[in-house]
Amino acid sequence: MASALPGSLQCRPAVRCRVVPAVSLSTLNPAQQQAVRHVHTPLLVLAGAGSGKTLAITHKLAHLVNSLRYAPESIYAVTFTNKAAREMKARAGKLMGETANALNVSTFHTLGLNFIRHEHKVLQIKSSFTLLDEDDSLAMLRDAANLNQVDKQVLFGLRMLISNWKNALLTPEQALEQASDAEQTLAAKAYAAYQRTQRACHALDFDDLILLPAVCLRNEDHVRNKWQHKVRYLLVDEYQDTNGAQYELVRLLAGDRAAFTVVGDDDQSIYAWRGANPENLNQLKADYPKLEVIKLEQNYRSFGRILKSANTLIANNPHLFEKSLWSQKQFGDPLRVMNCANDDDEAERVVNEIMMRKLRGNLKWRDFAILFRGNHQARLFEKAMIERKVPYKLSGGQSFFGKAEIKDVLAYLRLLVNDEDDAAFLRIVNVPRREIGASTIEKLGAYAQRRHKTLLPASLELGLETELSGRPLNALRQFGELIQRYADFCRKGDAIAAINELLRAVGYEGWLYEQASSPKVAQGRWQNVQELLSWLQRSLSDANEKISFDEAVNKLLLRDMLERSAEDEANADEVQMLTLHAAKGLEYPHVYMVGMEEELLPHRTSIEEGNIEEERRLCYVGITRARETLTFSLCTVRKRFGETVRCEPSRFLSELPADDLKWDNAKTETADEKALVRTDRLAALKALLDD
DNA sequence: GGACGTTATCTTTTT
DNA sequence: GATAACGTCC
Repeated sequence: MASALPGSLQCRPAVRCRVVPAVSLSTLNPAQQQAVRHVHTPLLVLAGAGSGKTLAITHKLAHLVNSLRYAPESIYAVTFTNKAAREMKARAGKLMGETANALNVSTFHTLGLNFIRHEHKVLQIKSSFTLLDEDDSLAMLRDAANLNQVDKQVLFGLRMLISNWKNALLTPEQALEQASDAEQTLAAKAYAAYQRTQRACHALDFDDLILLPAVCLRNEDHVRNKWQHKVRYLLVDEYQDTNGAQYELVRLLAGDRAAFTVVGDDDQSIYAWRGANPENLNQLKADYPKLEVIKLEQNYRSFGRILKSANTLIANNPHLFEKSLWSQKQFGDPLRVMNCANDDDEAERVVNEIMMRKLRGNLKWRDFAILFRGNHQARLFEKAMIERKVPYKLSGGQSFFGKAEIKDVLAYLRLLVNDEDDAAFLRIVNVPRREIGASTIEKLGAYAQRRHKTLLPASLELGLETELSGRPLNALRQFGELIQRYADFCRKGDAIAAINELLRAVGYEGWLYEQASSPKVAQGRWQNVQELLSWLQRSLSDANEKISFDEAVNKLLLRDMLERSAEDEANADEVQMLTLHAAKGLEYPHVYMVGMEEELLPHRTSIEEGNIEEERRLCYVGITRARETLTFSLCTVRKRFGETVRCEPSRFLSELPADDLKWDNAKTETADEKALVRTDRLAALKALLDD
């Protein structure tokens, strides 16, 4: 085993020269073995839920390295989420030991990020470019295209159009050409302005991480040759989630050799809203006539009844490819449906039941998962678990990066790394308050635009005095100098110490206490900040990979942090709480799908837009996460922004085989009745007032 | 011109 | 039940 080698011999050539045992494929079924062995023409693996897809991929990685002698660093495996990438790395590691570390396993976005880092000169972008998150990107768009008085919804719509164009690899000019109505024309012009500003600020959004590499590979022969030489074999997981740009990226990386395997399942396509195009599965056949298609149809995960129910549900959707999943496992108990009085009741009953079942069945907390449609649904469950001291893990946690204090500190970090990051500048120029308000910013902006400068450098210029004077001018100048000074400290010395000192100098902790409703809340927020900094600290002092301050900040912006912290707690015994989207690819013995109501699981906006099929697939994904038992829950009444609203059971419940469902209607008590009466009375009152 | 308090409006899912 | 846009006060 490679791990038995002394440290000095662990370099790759040494490992490869040793006789490495060929990886055994005997644990795989025939279809899986075929998928692993097939390397000479492009391969599409249609892998149903729980069909041992990751097992096949990891064995293929091992097979390529150990049996076919591919250099591990020439193999690229791409996934969509950090979680999936981490899982694949870990499982490859179990199979092939240390060698697995040399494999390139990452998300599409991380791959793109690394590409841009390597090729930043060709792309004419600073190596210290910044990444914009959703909010920054919107703010930059608003700013760049002068959409100040535009409604947020409209802005959002424009941003989506732009994103779609980027995903289709269209330039602003091309977008303008094919714009068919007034909105699209406006959007195309906004796109042009947005892109100019991005360039000027050396800022990239998430779409650019795919777009730039794809365009660069397409246009620059020497870059394409270089990368096609680097990438000897390419594996893509969850292929149904790729968008146009990602498809192109795969095509260009694979090149004429077309040494690739893609794995996908059209029934699990749940990212169409993000531009994913499951048709890409079909497109492959057209682009690669030699494409081989292998189906994995045996499910190793779920009891028979769960699988049967999932199949029945998904049969209501049209299919790109026909497949039939089957299981050898026992049939199992009926799926239960808990009919609850209200949302509080739902949370309490689910948590109580988990506690009971854990005790009775001698199970672990981590055997249970609670799955929901929207992140906000987690709150009540969190509350119930805290009250009962049940350990839990809330993942998919956009929440951490969505927190205002984290975004503030990240904005400081970004500005330290890149003084041209206007989005970051705007976020924190007056946080904490330093008497720089809207009109000052407006004047600064006007000045900067005329001089083709970005905001921070502009605030330090003497010419600014013609626009501003007195207190506002001084405040701006002081702020600019402060950032410059600390950016210097960060590069020259101990970055973490410098940041701590900067936060102290601006009085950030005190600001948190000022803003928060209670000291306890502020304390929590400050702790979040500390957590962020300690991650940065760890990242910088990681002995394995030497990393610059700039790079560490960029990693943070890619949410890379979740990867790490999840790794630490992977073995913790906690009830898992996640969104249906985040749950894809994962499995649990006992699953609770909560909030099985119309307008929630087929989500309201999806009903309105007629996107029921994707919601059904989402439901399918949820059901197929369960190994042994599956419980649904729904409420008669639910609080929706203060008001209590009646709920209807999800249509998907009625699409499941009735014989396999067991309804549990034990309502708790009269609280719900009261709430019902109250809503009805309110509705009556409203009707009266309207007349 | 900026800070502070009040009201209206929502809330999908993720890199 | 949080946040952004709005209006009022200093």
